Amino acid sequence: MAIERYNPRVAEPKWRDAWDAAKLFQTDNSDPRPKYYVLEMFPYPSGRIHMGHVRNYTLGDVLARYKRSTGFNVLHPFGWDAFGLPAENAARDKNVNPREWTYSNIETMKGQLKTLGFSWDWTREFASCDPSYYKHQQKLFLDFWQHGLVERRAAKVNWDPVDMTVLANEQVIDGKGWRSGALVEQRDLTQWFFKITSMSQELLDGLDTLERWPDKVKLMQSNWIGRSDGLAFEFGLVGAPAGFEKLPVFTTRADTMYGPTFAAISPDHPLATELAKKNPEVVAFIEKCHQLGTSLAEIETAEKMGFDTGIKVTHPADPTWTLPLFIANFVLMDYGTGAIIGCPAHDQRDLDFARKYDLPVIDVFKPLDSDASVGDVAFVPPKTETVRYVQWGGEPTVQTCQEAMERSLALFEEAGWGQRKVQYRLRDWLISRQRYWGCPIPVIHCDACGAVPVPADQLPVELPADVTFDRPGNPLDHHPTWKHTACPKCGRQARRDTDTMDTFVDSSWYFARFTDPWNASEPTTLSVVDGSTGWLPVAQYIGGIEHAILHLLYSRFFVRAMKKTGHLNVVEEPFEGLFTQGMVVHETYKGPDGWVTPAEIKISDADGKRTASLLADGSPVEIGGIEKMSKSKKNVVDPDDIIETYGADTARWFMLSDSPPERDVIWTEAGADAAHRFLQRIWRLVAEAADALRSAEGKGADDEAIAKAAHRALKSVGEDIEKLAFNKAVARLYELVNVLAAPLGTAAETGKASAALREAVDFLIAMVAPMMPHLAEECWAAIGGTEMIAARPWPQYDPAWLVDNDVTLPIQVNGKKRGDLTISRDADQSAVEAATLALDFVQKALEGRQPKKVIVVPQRIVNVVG
RNA sequence: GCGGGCGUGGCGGAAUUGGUAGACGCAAGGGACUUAAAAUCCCUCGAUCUUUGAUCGUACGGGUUCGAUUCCCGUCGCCCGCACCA
Repeated sequence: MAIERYNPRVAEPKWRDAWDAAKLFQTDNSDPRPKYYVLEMFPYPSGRIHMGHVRNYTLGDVLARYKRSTGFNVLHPFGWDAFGLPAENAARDKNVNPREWTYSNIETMKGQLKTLGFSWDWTREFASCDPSYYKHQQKLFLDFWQHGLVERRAAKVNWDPVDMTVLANEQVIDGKGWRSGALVEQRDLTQWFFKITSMSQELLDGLDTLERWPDKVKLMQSNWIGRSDGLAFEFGLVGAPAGFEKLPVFTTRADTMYGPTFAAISPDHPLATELAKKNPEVVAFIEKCHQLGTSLAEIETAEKMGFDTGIKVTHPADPTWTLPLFIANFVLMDYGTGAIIGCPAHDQRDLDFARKYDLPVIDVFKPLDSDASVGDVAFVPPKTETVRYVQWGGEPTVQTCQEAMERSLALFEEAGWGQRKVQYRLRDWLISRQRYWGCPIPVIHCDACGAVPVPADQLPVELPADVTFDRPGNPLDHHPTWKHTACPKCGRQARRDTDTMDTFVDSSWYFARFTDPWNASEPTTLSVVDGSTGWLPVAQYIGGIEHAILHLLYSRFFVRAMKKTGHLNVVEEPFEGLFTQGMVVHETYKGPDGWVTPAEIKISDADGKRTASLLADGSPVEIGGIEKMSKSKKNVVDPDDIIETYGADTARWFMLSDSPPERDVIWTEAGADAAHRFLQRIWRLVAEAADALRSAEGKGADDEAIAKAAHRALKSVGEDIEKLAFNKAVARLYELVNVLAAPLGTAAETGKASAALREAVDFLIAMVAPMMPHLAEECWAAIGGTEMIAARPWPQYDPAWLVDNDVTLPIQVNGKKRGDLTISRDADQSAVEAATLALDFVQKALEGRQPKKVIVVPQRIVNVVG
């Protein structure tokens, strides 16, 4: 009997329609079963999906389908991170409306994604640019403001001269804008901030509760928050301008307080600014500092520069001890107090500075085994190292730096010279953007009343539709009428805030909105958002490592802020489990005229030598490195092409095979072929034996080998999926199919299938279902299934099949494997030992010696030492 | 510079966390079926040697252990994050 090849183009749409018609993936908030919220990071609607999306959503979909089959009420929603600069760039370059451009992209991408068979609840879909979404975001902003979590203040901000907007510190990479790559300038502007620093410690402490987050991400966040413990004290000032009596300083090395030889302030320090008013030399020096770039290379090569102010500072422990005060280029204004205590012997920067300006160097402590003084390399041992303190308010003392710091802190606190202080690297989150395509900041500026919140009943403050992009700057500001309005307080003419929010705000709470996107009056519905009847935290969040800091930290802040403002009940952390998947990478190809796409070439492989040539004219192509898919390198494959050629299931299967999901996966044509071959193989084996399988009993022990293989595969595949170890689950499925291939062939020939075989095929289809859902439905229907496999429960394995009556133990002699011993599982230690020693290869390996010792690890191994 | 991670066949990767190294897949080679091809099926596939077997082998060098890819110390190489953070 000839069986037709499986045709995904026919089968896949058929099953998707069936799922839709049955509303299988629509989630009911009131369903009493245990809840499981699986979420993939929502995408920016850039125009078309790429293979990275396919991988991300496949991982999430396998989990969602699996969890659904194991009895959970699964929430698996989808939406769009739809505000952002590309829409404005498209508007400017192609003369389209950003809104239309965005929604049209969404339509296109939605169409593409639908063909992949992801089990999303589309009824909950929204885009962050929907007024029905950002209305609530504006409400959150106002509530945060009311609760002291928002602040408007003048600040030195990062200005991107190309994108014509300010950037958050996190969006400045090596001194350049993260999108434009333009050199960022410093400007003084009045801007809106979320006071994320008010939660530094909570955000740090919360990391310890995130057991299912990668350590790497937690570490990155911890470093980013950057807590340091130290001493806060004040220098007295001698000869400083009026109003500057004291100079507050922070140091993490309280133990070096007896070794400073200078003090320094930042060029941006208020005292420096004050001095500049009277002294043109100071002005010149500060200007020189500002001219120095902030790029990586520039910082590394930057000379230490100082300007001696002539002012003296007095040491807190001894007012007669004075030090010179410098303005120094390496002191940052936005960390600590913008002033430092310079202890050259134990800080390389201070030492470089001291050597340049001929300042004294005082050794505070020395190594135990040397009396040498510091030369050009500062002595900075680990804090746990024991050293000899020679410059130490008293007798020389041998102790660790840690101990010395503790003693010093205690001394300074007791004497009233300073206090312990905790300092964080984290800065407040600047959210104002001078852009059009973002959520408007719902504030009205009135000359009489100041910044006034837009009343709740006037939300949303909607973006105007009629905007132009023919000149640089903010279209909202240019708009002829939009910003003019009445002050809600006094009714006089006032102006709307023309800034929009950083788009990271949009993605900081969308996961909460998905729990009830229909609530028109409130951002969240408290009965379903979290707590015993609600969804949050997200049980498994899946996305790229590139969001390790920004998006995830902001979301963690938002959850805390939403709880404070009554928009959440109990939840502390948004994402209970986090999984960061790797990229999809591909070989690159370089032809005579530059990079060429994989579709344009042909690869031949003879005896392991791979060569490539252009399809068009056969000219040779150089096979380059494996890199992240990018348009510039042309090493992209289009998901549409893959689906057209192989179908969605093959693409999904490939994404799960071979590479562990947290690592990069290399997309290859051969791999895609192999995935497709396996899909066809399953179909052929099942379809050819379908008649036999249909008439077989559903459960049975009539073929031990098959039953064992099936139950074992079922157990390990379930466990692997729970661990998101999809590559291992895939390997187990290959193994199972290898076992079933021959019996299925026989069944097809004889028309008879054992009950065990039928059960094994049931298991196989159930296990394949989360990964290749369309194929699973087709197979299930072929062997007589009536309800859809997507609606059926995950089968139960029988533990009885997991144990063998006999075990085969590897036998080692002196640590080297010499053979195997098959023995009853219940055999006790002495029986195993006796049987081992009786083996001829053991005797031979012992060469007549008496065994000194026999180590029997039950069910594992035997090692004879002789 | 600081912090973190990784290193296993030609390739992607397994190895029950101290117990048979190389599962599974790819690539390659050989064979069967076929007029032929495709598809499918079967076999081989870490290295070396004196090849019914043995020795070596998880970046390199040591160590702990009956036993180490796994733990410890050192070296080399690669990757990631942060970076004048006091």
